[in-house]
Amino acid sequence: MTAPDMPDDPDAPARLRTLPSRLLGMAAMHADRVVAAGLSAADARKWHYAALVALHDLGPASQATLSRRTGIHRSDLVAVINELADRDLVERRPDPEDRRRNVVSLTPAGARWLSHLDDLLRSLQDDLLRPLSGPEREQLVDLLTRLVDHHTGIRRPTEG
Amino acid sequence: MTAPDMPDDPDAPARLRTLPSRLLGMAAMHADRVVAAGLSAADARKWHYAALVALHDLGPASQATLSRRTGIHRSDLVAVINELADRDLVERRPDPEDRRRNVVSLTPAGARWLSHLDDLLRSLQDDLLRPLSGPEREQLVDLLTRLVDHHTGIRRPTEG
DNA sequence: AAACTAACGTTAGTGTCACTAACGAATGGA
DNA sequence: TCCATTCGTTAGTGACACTAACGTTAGTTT
Repeated sequence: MTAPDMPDDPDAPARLRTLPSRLLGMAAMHADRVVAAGLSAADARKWHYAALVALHDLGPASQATLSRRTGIHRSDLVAVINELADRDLVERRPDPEDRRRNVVSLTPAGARWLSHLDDLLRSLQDDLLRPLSGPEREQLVDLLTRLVDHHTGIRRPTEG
Repeated sequence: MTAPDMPDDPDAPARLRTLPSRLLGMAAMHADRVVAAGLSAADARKWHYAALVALHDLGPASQATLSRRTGIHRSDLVAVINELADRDLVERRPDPEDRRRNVVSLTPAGARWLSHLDDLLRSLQDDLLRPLSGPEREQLVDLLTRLVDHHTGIRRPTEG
Protein backbone atom coordinates (compact mmCIF):
# COMPACT_ATOMS: atom_id res chain seq x y z
CA MET A 1 0.00 0.00 0.00
CA THR A 2 2.79 2.46 -0.70
CA ALA A 3 2.05 5.35 -3.00
CA PRO A 4 3.27 5.00 -6.57
CA ASP A 5 6.76 6.33 -6.76
CA MET A 6 6.96 7.80 -10.21
CA PRO A 7 6.06 11.49 -10.38
CA ASP A 8 6.43 11.25 -14.15
CA ASP A 9 9.23 13.65 -14.96
CA PRO A 10 8.83 16.94 -13.22
CA ASP A 11 12.40 17.96 -13.92
CA ALA A 12 13.27 16.34 -17.20
CA PRO A 13 15.61 18.31 -19.43
CA ALA A 14 13.87 20.49 -22.01
CA ARG A 15 15.39 18.47 -24.81
CA LEU A 16 13.37 15.51 -23.64
CA ARG A 17 10.29 17.42 -22.59
CA THR A 18 9.75 18.87 -26.06
CA LEU A 19 10.63 15.81 -28.11
CA PRO A 20 7.54 15.11 -30.21
CA SER A 21 7.89 11.35 -30.21
CA ARG A 22 8.21 11.38 -26.45
CA LEU A 23 5.28 13.70 -25.99
CA LEU A 24 3.18 11.45 -28.17
CA GLY A 25 4.20 8.45 -26.13
CA MET A 26 3.40 10.10 -22.85
CA ALA A 27 0.12 11.54 -24.02
CA ALA A 28 -0.88 8.15 -25.38
CA MET A 29 0.06 6.55 -22.12
CA HIS A 30 -2.10 8.90 -20.13
CA ALA A 31 -4.91 8.46 -22.62
CA ASP A 32 -4.64 4.71 -22.31
CA ARG A 33 -4.68 4.90 -18.55
CA VAL A 34 -7.73 7.12 -18.43
CA VAL A 35 -9.62 4.98 -20.91
CA ALA A 36 -8.54 1.65 -19.45
CA ALA A 37 -9.42 2.76 -15.92
CA GLY A 38 -12.82 4.02 -16.99
CA LEU A 39 -13.60 0.96 -19.03
CA SER A 40 -12.43 -1.46 -16.37
CA ALA A 41 -15.01 0.03 -14.05
CA ALA A 42 -17.48 -1.30 -16.60
CA ASP A 43 -15.58 -4.58 -16.90
CA ALA A 44 -14.57 -3.76 -20.45
CA ARG A 45 -11.44 -3.01 -22.40
CA LYS A 46 -10.87 -0.85 -25.42
CA TRP A 47 -10.89 -3.80 -27.79
CA HIS A 48 -14.33 -4.75 -26.64
CA TYR A 49 -15.53 -1.29 -27.47
CA ALA A 50 -13.79 -1.26 -30.84
CA ALA A 51 -15.30 -4.57 -31.84
CA LEU A 52 -18.80 -3.56 -30.76
CA VAL A 53 -18.57 -0.26 -32.61
CA ALA A 54 -17.40 -1.94 -35.79
CA LEU A 55 -20.21 -4.46 -35.60
CA HIS A 56 -22.79 -1.80 -34.92
CA ASP A 57 -21.70 0.69 -37.53
CA LEU A 58 -20.69 -1.67 -40.30
CA GLY A 59 -22.80 -4.72 -39.59
CA PRO A 60 -22.02 -8.39 -38.97
CA ALA A 61 -18.68 -9.54 -40.27
CA SER A 62 -16.24 -12.40 -40.28
CA GLN A 63 -13.45 -12.25 -37.76
CA ALA A 64 -10.99 -11.45 -40.50
CA THR A 65 -12.83 -8.38 -41.73
CA LEU A 66 -13.57 -7.39 -38.17
CA SER A 67 -9.86 -7.55 -37.57
CA ARG A 68 -9.24 -5.22 -40.50
CA ARG A 69 -11.92 -2.83 -39.33
CA THR A 70 -10.78 -2.58 -35.76
CA GLY A 71 -7.04 -2.97 -36.11
CA ILE A 72 -7.17 -5.86 -33.65
CA HIS A 73 -4.80 -8.55 -34.78
CA ARG A 74 -6.73 -11.60 -35.88
CA SER A 75 -4.92 -13.79 -33.40
CA ASP A 76 -5.98 -11.52 -30.55
CA LEU A 77 -9.49 -11.07 -31.83
CA VAL A 78 -10.28 -14.67 -30.89
CA ALA A 79 -10.14 -13.91 -27.18
CA VAL A 80 -12.03 -10.64 -27.55
CA ILE A 81 -14.90 -12.37 -29.35
CA ASN A 82 -14.80 -15.17 -26.79
CA GLU A 83 -15.24 -12.69 -23.99
CA LEU A 84 -18.02 -10.80 -25.72
CA ALA A 85 -19.78 -14.01 -26.70
CA ASP A 86 -19.53 -15.33 -23.14
CA ARG A 87 -21.55 -12.34 -22.07
CA ASP A 88 -23.98 -12.71 -24.97
CA LEU A 89 -23.02 -9.32 -26.35
CA VAL A 90 -22.13 -10.80 -29.72
CA GLU A 91 -23.03 -14.01 -31.46
CA ARG A 92 -20.49 -16.12 -33.28
CA ARG A 93 -21.75 -18.72 -35.70
CA PRO A 94 -20.30 -20.44 -38.72
CA ASP A 95 -20.91 -18.80 -42.07
CA PRO A 96 -22.99 -21.16 -44.20
CA GLU A 97 -21.65 -19.54 -47.37
CA ASP A 98 -18.02 -20.03 -46.47
CA ARG A 99 -17.36 -22.60 -43.87
CA ARG A 100 -13.93 -21.23 -43.07
CA ARG A 101 -15.59 -18.17 -41.63
CA ASN A 102 -17.48 -17.26 -38.53
CA VAL A 103 -20.06 -14.55 -38.76
CA VAL A 104 -19.96 -12.32 -35.73
CA SER A 105 -23.00 -10.19 -35.05
CA LEU A 106 -24.22 -7.85 -32.37
CA THR A 107 -26.97 -9.03 -30.07
CA PRO A 108 -29.62 -6.67 -28.67
CA ALA A 109 -27.83 -6.86 -25.33
CA GLY A 110 -24.61 -5.98 -27.13
CA ALA A 111 -26.23 -2.93 -28.69
CA ARG A 112 -27.46 -1.77 -25.31
CA TRP A 113 -24.07 -2.37 -23.79
CA LEU A 114 -22.45 -0.44 -26.60
CA SER A 115 -24.58 2.63 -26.06
CA HIS A 116 -23.65 2.45 -22.40
CA LEU A 117 -19.96 2.24 -23.25
CA ASP A 118 -20.44 5.06 -25.70
CA ASP A 119 -21.61 7.41 -23.02
CA LEU A 120 -18.77 6.28 -20.83
CA LEU A 121 -16.22 6.84 -23.54
CA ARG A 122 -17.54 10.25 -24.39
CA SER A 123 -16.96 11.34 -20.83
CA LEU A 124 -13.54 9.70 -20.74
CA GLN A 125 -12.48 11.57 -23.87
CA ASP A 126 -13.66 14.68 -22.17
CA ASP A 127 -11.57 13.95 -19.10
CA LEU A 128 -8.63 13.31 -21.35
CA LEU A 129 -8.96 16.51 -23.32
CA ARG A 130 -10.05 18.70 -20.42
CA PRO A 131 -7.18 21.19 -20.72
CA LEU A 132 -8.02 21.89 -24.38
CA SER A 133 -10.75 24.10 -25.79
CA GLY A 134 -13.22 22.80 -28.36
CA PRO A 135 -11.34 24.17 -31.38
CA GLU A 136 -8.08 22.95 -29.91
CA ARG A 137 -9.46 19.46 -29.60
CA GLU A 138 -10.45 19.55 -33.25
CA GLN A 139 -6.99 20.83 -34.10
CA LEU A 140 -5.42 17.96 -32.23
CA VAL A 141 -7.63 15.38 -33.90
CA ASP A 142 -6.82 16.87 -37.28
CA LEU A 143 -3.07 16.91 -36.70
CA LEU A 144 -3.05 13.37 -35.33
CA THR A 145 -5.20 12.10 -38.16
CA ARG A 146 -2.82 13.50 -40.73
CA LEU A 147 0.12 12.00 -38.88
CA VAL A 148 -1.49 8.58 -38.67
CA ASP A 149 -2.70 8.65 -42.26
CA HIS A 150 0.74 9.52 -43.47
CA HIS A 151 2.43 6.71 -41.60
CA THR A 152 -0.22 4.11 -42.22
CA GLY A 153 0.96 1.50 -44.63
CA ILE A 154 4.62 2.20 -44.00
CA ARG A 155 6.19 -0.70 -42.16
CA ARG A 156 9.88 -0.25 -41.68
CA PRO A 157 12.23 1.93 -43.73
CA THR A 158 15.04 -0.52 -43.02
CA GLU A 159 13.38 -3.86 -43.31
CA GLY A 160 15.44 -7.04 -43.86
CA MET B 1 10.09 -12.83 -43.82
CA THR B 2 6.50 -12.56 -44.95
CA ALA B 3 5.02 -9.12 -45.25
CA PRO B 4 3.18 -7.81 -42.21
CA ASP B 5 -0.51 -8.47 -42.58
CA MET B 6 -2.04 -5.55 -40.80
CA PRO B 7 -2.93 -2.64 -43.10
CA ASP B 8 -3.80 -0.66 -39.99
CA ASP B 9 -7.46 0.17 -40.36
CA PRO B 10 -8.30 1.47 -43.78
CA ASP B 11 -12.00 1.03 -43.26
CA ALA B 12 -12.57 1.54 -39.58
CA PRO B 13 -15.83 3.22 -38.64
CA ALA B 14 -15.60 6.97 -38.23
CA ARG B 15 -16.45 6.68 -34.57
CA LEU B 16 -13.20 4.83 -34.05
CA ARG B 17 -11.16 6.80 -36.54
CA THR B 18 -11.80 10.09 -34.79
CA LEU B 19 -11.57 8.90 -31.23
CA PRO B 20 -8.83 11.03 -29.65
CA SER B 21 -7.50 8.36 -27.32
CA ARG B 22 -7.25 5.95 -30.24
CA LEU B 23 -5.57 8.51 -32.49
CA LEU B 24 -3.07 9.24 -29.76
CA GLY B 25 -2.34 5.55 -29.38
CA MET B 26 -1.85 5.01 -33.07
CA ALA B 27 0.26 8.10 -33.54
CA ALA B 28 2.41 7.09 -30.60
CA MET B 29 2.78 3.63 -32.04
CA HIS B 30 3.98 4.97 -35.34
CA ALA B 31 6.27 7.40 -33.58
CA ASP B 32 7.72 4.61 -31.51
CA ARG B 33 8.29 2.48 -34.57
CA VAL B 34 10.04 5.24 -36.46
CA VAL B 35 12.25 6.14 -33.52
CA ALA B 36 12.98 2.57 -32.48
CA ALA B 37 13.87 1.58 -36.03
CA GLY B 38 16.15 4.57 -36.46
CA LEU B 39 17.85 4.10 -33.13
CA SER B 40 18.28 0.37 -33.57
CA ALA B 41 20.33 1.13 -36.67
CA ALA B 42 22.67 2.86 -34.22
CA ASP B 43 22.34 0.00 -31.73
CA ALA B 44 20.52 2.22 -29.29
CA ARG B 45 17.07 2.53 -27.77
CA LYS B 46 15.13 5.53 -26.60
CA TRP B 47 15.98 4.97 -22.97
CA HIS B 48 19.66 5.13 -23.77
CA TYR B 49 19.11 8.48 -25.39
CA ALA B 50 16.98 9.75 -22.52
CA ALA B 51 19.56 8.77 -19.93
CA LEU B 52 22.42 10.32 -21.87
CA VAL B 53 20.52 13.56 -22.39
CA ALA B 54 19.64 13.80 -18.71
CA LEU B 55 23.25 13.20 -17.71
CA HIS B 56 24.54 15.70 -20.22
CA ASP B 57 22.07 18.48 -19.53
CA LEU B 58 21.70 18.10 -15.79
CA GLY B 59 24.99 16.52 -14.78
CA PRO B 60 25.92 13.33 -12.92
CA ALA B 61 23.22 11.88 -10.75
CA SER B 62 22.25 8.89 -8.68
CA GLN B 63 20.13 6.27 -10.37
CA ALA B 64 17.13 7.36 -8.37
CA THR B 65 17.29 10.98 -9.49
CA LEU B 66 18.14 9.87 -13.01
CA SER B 67 15.00 7.79 -12.91
CA ARG B 68 12.97 10.84 -11.93
CA ARG B 69 14.56 12.93 -14.63
CA THR B 70 14.05 10.49 -17.45
CA GLY B 71 10.83 8.82 -16.43
CA ILE B 72 12.57 5.47 -16.65
CA HIS B 73 11.39 3.29 -13.80
CA ARG B 74 14.18 2.71 -11.36
CA SER B 75 13.88 -1.05 -11.76
CA ASP B 76 14.38 -0.73 -15.51
CA LEU B 77 17.11 1.83 -15.24
CA VAL B 78 19.48 -0.81 -13.91
CA ALA B 79 19.67 -2.55 -17.27
CA VAL B 80 19.93 0.70 -19.21
CA ILE B 81 22.90 1.83 -17.13
CA ASN B 82 24.43 -1.62 -17.43
CA GLU B 83 24.28 -1.42 -21.19
CA LEU B 84 25.64 2.09 -21.34
CA ALA B 85 28.39 1.27 -18.86
CA ASP B 86 29.35 -1.84 -20.83
CA ARG B 87 30.06 0.42 -23.76
CA ASP B 88 31.88 2.96 -21.59
CA LEU B 89 29.37 5.65 -22.41
CA VAL B 90 28.63 6.26 -18.76
CA GLU B 91 30.47 5.53 -15.56
CA ARG B 92 28.78 4.07 -12.50
CA ARG B 93 30.57 4.29 -9.19
CA PRO B 94 29.49 4.28 -5.58
CA ASP B 95 28.75 7.63 -3.99
CA PRO B 96 31.20 8.18 -1.12
CA GLU B 97 28.77 10.57 0.57
CA ASP B 98 25.90 8.10 0.63
CA ARG B 99 26.84 4.51 0.24
CA ARG B 100 23.39 3.46 -0.85
CA ARG B 101 23.83 5.44 -4.02
CA ASN B 102 25.68 5.07 -7.27
CA VAL B 103 26.78 8.17 -9.07
CA VAL B 104 26.31 7.86 -12.80
CA SER B 105 28.22 10.21 -15.03
CA LEU B 106 28.78 10.75 -18.72
CA THR B 107 32.11 9.77 -20.22
CA PRO B 108 33.69 11.69 -23.10
CA ALA B 109 32.76 8.79 -25.36
CA GLY B 110 29.22 9.06 -24.04
CA ALA B 111 29.08 12.73 -24.88
CA ARG B 112 30.27 12.05 -28.42
CA TRP B 113 27.78 9.25 -28.79
CA LEU B 114 25.04 11.52 -27.54
CA SER B 115 25.70 14.19 -30.10
CA HIS B 116 25.58 11.50 -32.75
CA LEU B 117 22.24 10.25 -31.45
CA ASP B 118 21.05 13.83 -31.30
CA ASP B 119 21.54 14.29 -35.00
CA LEU B 120 19.86 11.00 -35.64
CA LEU B 121 16.89 11.87 -33.50
CA ARG B 122 16.45 15.24 -35.09
CA SER B 123 16.06 13.59 -38.46
CA LEU B 124 13.74 10.93 -37.06
CA GLN B 125 11.46 13.58 -35.59
CA ASP B 126 11.46 15.17 -38.98
CA ASP B 127 10.42 11.91 -40.61
CA LEU B 128 7.72 11.54 -38.05
CA LEU B 129 6.30 15.02 -38.49
CA ARG B 130 6.78 15.21 -42.24
CA PRO B 131 3.10 15.77 -43.07
CA LEU B 132 2.94 18.80 -40.77
CA SER B 133 4.15 22.32 -41.44
CA GLY B 134 6.49 24.10 -39.05
CA PRO B 135 3.73 26.01 -37.23
CA GLU B 136 1.61 22.89 -37.11
CA ARG B 137 4.42 20.98 -35.47
CA GLU B 138 4.66 23.67 -32.83
CA GLN B 139 0.92 23.52 -32.39
CA LEU B 140 1.08 19.79 -31.88
CA VAL B 141 3.88 20.04 -29.36
CA ASP B 142 1.98 22.72 -27.50
CA LEU B 143 -1.26 20.75 -27.38
CA LEU B 144 0.47 17.56 -26.31
CA THR B 145 2.50 19.36 -23.68
CA ARG B 146 -0.62 20.79 -22.12
CA LEU B 147 -2.29 17.41 -22.20
CA VAL B 148 0.66 15.69 -20.56
CA ASP B 149 1.16 18.44 -18.00
CA HIS B 150 -2.45 18.25 -17.02
CA HIS B 151 -2.40 14.52 -16.50
CA THR B 152 0.97 14.33 -14.88
CA GLY B 153 0.76 13.60 -11.21
CA ILE B 154 -2.62 11.96 -11.44
CA ARG B 155 -2.29 8.29 -10.68
CA ARG B 156 -5.60 6.56 -10.57
CA PRO B 157 -8.96 8.17 -9.89
CA THR B 158 -10.13 4.94 -8.32
CA GLU B 159 -7.17 3.83 -6.29
CA GLY B 160 -7.59 1.24 -3.53
C1' DA C 1 -10.16 -34.91 -61.18
C1' DA C 2 -5.90 -33.54 -58.78
C1' DA C 3 -2.74 -30.11 -57.30
C1' DC C 4 -1.64 -25.77 -55.88
C1' DT C 5 -2.55 -21.37 -53.63
C1' DA C 6 -4.65 -18.68 -50.45
C1' DA C 7 -7.81 -17.24 -46.72
C1' DC C 8 -9.92 -18.51 -42.31
C1' DG C 9 -9.95 -19.30 -37.18
C1' DT C 10 -7.13 -20.86 -33.62
C1' DT C 11 -3.19 -21.78 -30.44
C1' DA C 12 1.24 -20.90 -28.76
C1' DG C 13 4.92 -18.13 -28.15
C1' DT C 14 8.04 -13.64 -28.51
C1' DG C 15 9.77 -9.15 -27.08
C1' DT C 16 8.65 -4.73 -25.34
C1' DC C 17 6.69 -1.82 -22.05
C1' DA C 18 5.35 0.16 -17.59
C1' DC C 19 4.96 -1.39 -13.58
C1' DT C 20 4.58 -4.05 -8.61
C1' DA C 21 6.79 -6.64 -4.91
C1' DA C 22 10.29 -7.83 -2.32
C1' DC C 23 15.20 -7.94 -0.79
C1' DG C 24 19.35 -6.46 1.67
C1' DA C 25 22.11 -2.50 2.59
C1' DA C 26 22.54 2.14 4.15
C1' DT C 27 20.76 6.46 6.08
C1' DG C 28 18.51 9.64 9.18
C1' DG C 29 15.20 10.94 12.67
C1' DA C 30 12.54 9.96 17.17
C1' DT D 1 18.03 2.01 19.83
C1' DC D 2 14.18 1.54 17.15
C1' DC D 3 11.92 2.78 13.00
C1' DA D 4 10.75 4.59 8.61
C1' DT D 5 12.80 5.72 4.35
C1' DT D 6 15.79 5.56 0.46
C1' DC D 7 18.75 3.11 -2.67
C1' DG D 8 20.02 -0.38 -6.17
C1' DT D 9 18.73 -4.73 -7.69
C1' DT D 10 16.15 -8.98 -9.10
C1' DA D 11 12.05 -11.26 -10.34
C1' DG D 12 7.68 -11.31 -11.95
C1' DT D 13 3.00 -9.38 -13.98
C1' DG D 14 -0.31 -8.04 -17.44
C1' DA D 15 -1.25 -5.59 -21.57
C1' DC D 16 0.13 -5.04 -26.16
C1' DA D 17 1.47 -5.98 -30.91
C1' DC D 18 2.96 -8.98 -33.03
C1' DT D 19 5.06 -13.92 -35.58
C1' DA D 20 4.68 -18.82 -36.68
C1' DA D 21 2.43 -22.69 -37.40
C1' DC D 22 -1.68 -25.78 -37.63
C1' DG D 23 -5.77 -27.84 -39.81
C1' DT D 24 -9.76 -26.60 -42.44
C1' DT D 25 -12.07 -24.72 -46.34
C1' DA D 26 -12.31 -22.31 -50.74
C1' DG D 27 -10.99 -21.01 -55.19
C1' DT D 28 -7.95 -21.55 -59.26
C1' DT D 29 -5.00 -24.17 -62.61
C1' DT D 30 -4.00 -27.73 -65.26
